[in-house]
Amino acid sequence: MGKGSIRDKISGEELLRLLRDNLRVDWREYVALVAYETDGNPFAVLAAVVLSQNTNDKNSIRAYLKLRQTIGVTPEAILEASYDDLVEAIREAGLPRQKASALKALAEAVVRWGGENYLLKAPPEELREKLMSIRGIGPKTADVFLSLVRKAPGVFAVDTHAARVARRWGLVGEKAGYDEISKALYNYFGPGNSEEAHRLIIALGRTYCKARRPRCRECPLRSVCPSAQ
DNA sequence: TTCCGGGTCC
DNA sequence: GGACCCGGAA
Repeated sequence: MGKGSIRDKISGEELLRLLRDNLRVDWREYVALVAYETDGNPFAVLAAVVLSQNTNDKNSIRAYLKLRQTIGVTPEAILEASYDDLVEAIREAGLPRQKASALKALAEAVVRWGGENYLLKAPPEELREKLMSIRGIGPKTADVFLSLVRKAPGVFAVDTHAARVARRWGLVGEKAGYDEISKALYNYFGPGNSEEAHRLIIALGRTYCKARRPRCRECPLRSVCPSAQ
């Protein structure tokens, strides 16, 4: 099965260019960016990323907008709302009880940390650790925030697309865990490229490198990908 | 009616 | 490896 790595065919920089030239990223489709652009406050972005967990963007954007309209997306508003109202507001995102609890815990933590300013000022590594200590926030959610809002160096958020694509590119083995995949992608694309590369990989994963029945024959990377058929 | 997409915790 | 969940497509 040793299929080799895409690294042997093309540099990360060249691959980035190839992706950029062949895929269109619709930024409005990403709930984190919707939150970033419409509200801009760091808590709202984090809340939006929580809503997007295990949920397609259509559902998470709808849930975000409803939350925004019925309760509000600030730590104070989330803490003030009843659990049941919160669940109702975010229902369309799926896993609403789990996410309502996560939002409550996040709001509580942000208040304990002295407010949203901490999210903007804390050293990224310390913040990552603290975010991940909140039940309902894992590495992906923390890393999306750190790279999108904090532009933290050394971060590459790994969602289901990034993990699958990294495996198919031969950058990591089949059993690689989150941190290993994240490091491999970061090192390959290089500093400063995580955000763009991540968006493009998501677009690639949706359009060509799909979980089932990948469309290798039409894929713009077919000549360099070790998994192309 | 079943299937799909999509992270975190246990 | 199972539990948690929805809307929409097949």
